[in-house]
Amino acid sequence: MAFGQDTIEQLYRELAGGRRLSAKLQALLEGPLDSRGQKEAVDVSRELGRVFMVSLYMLKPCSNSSRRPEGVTRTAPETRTDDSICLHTPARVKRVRSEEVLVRNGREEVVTRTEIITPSPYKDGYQWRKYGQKNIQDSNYLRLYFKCTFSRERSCAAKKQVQQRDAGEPPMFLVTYLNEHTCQQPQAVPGTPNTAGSSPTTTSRQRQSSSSPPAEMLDLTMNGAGLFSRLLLPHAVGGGGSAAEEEAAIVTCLAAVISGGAAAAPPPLIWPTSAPEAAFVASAAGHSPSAADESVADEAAAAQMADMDYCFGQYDQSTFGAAAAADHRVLIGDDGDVQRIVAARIADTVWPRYTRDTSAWETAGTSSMRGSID
DNA sequence: TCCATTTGACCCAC
DNA sequence: GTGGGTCAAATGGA
Repeated sequence: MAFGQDTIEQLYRELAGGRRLSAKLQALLEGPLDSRGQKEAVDVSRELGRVFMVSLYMLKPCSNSSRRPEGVTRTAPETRTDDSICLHTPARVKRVRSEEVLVRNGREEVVTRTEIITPSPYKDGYQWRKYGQKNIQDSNYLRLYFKCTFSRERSCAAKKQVQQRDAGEPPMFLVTYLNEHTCQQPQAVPGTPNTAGSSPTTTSRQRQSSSSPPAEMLDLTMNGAGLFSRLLLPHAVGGGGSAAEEEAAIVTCLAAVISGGAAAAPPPLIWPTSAPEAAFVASAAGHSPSAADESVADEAAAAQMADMDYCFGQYDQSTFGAAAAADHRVLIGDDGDVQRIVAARIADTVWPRYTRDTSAWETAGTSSMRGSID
């Protein structure tokens, strides 16, 4: 599997955001839940679902019969792999950077203009203040206008416009950045220009406590190779991880987010076959891990997956194929157990390559598959 | 009380 | 005149 740098970086952002949402949801649910808290929990859950949807779409298996979810446009050349997993990059259909001379009040102004199309228009590492919105002709959606939060106090001219393009799943937004930040905000996440922004709902308290960059503002400008090994596998071989390590890290992160556990880094090339994550993926794939594993992970994983049902609702059997379901003994009910198929494909195509202890996979239908990979 | 968001009005280029 | 962009008073949440 060959991951493009942009794809890896976006996947990391999505999953890191998902991890935070998971923690937030857990904190909400652990406390007394009034109506407001309930609403917030629902909102967080929805956003979490979107994170999964985007992440899984990026990891979606390729097949001739596969089709992208309704409304998700072809975004970038797909990288086909030996394992028939394609990397989709829904975050940036295009990225156009240009300089324009605008005449305003009789004066010519040179502005840099960068356009990207993304399902996550608000998370770009900078802080913005919304100052207007407008109905735009020939568009069904409002255009939102943002200024840098520090536009006045630091004379920062950076602006941002966000306009939804379609109602797909996930919906895609055209984000236009105007002018460069001159306010010395923490570095944005990669792939976004120097004008990118955080959620428009950033509060003053958040700003006051933002002297150190949040997690998503880690310096990700290193090249793709080794990115995950440095972020998620700090103990892995230094000097740039292998593609295998990156895959392992991605699966770890994804599984940890799904299972709600910490994104613990596995020892290089030796998968923790008794870890809750492994148990969860194996069980979700229809395999039969040890009883101990199941007892740890199944209930919580099933509950979380149930919560995420709507997220995968637009995937149907034809997306992942009846063959996959049969191969992995996954039952596809009328209500769509597609999430199990997603997990199965991840588990079957990537996960087994990192386990030398095959005991957890000694179930019907997996040994032959493992043999085909080895 | 402070601050971000909302929203109608205004400005200006085309 | 029209449409896109911006301003600023009103509003509401913390």
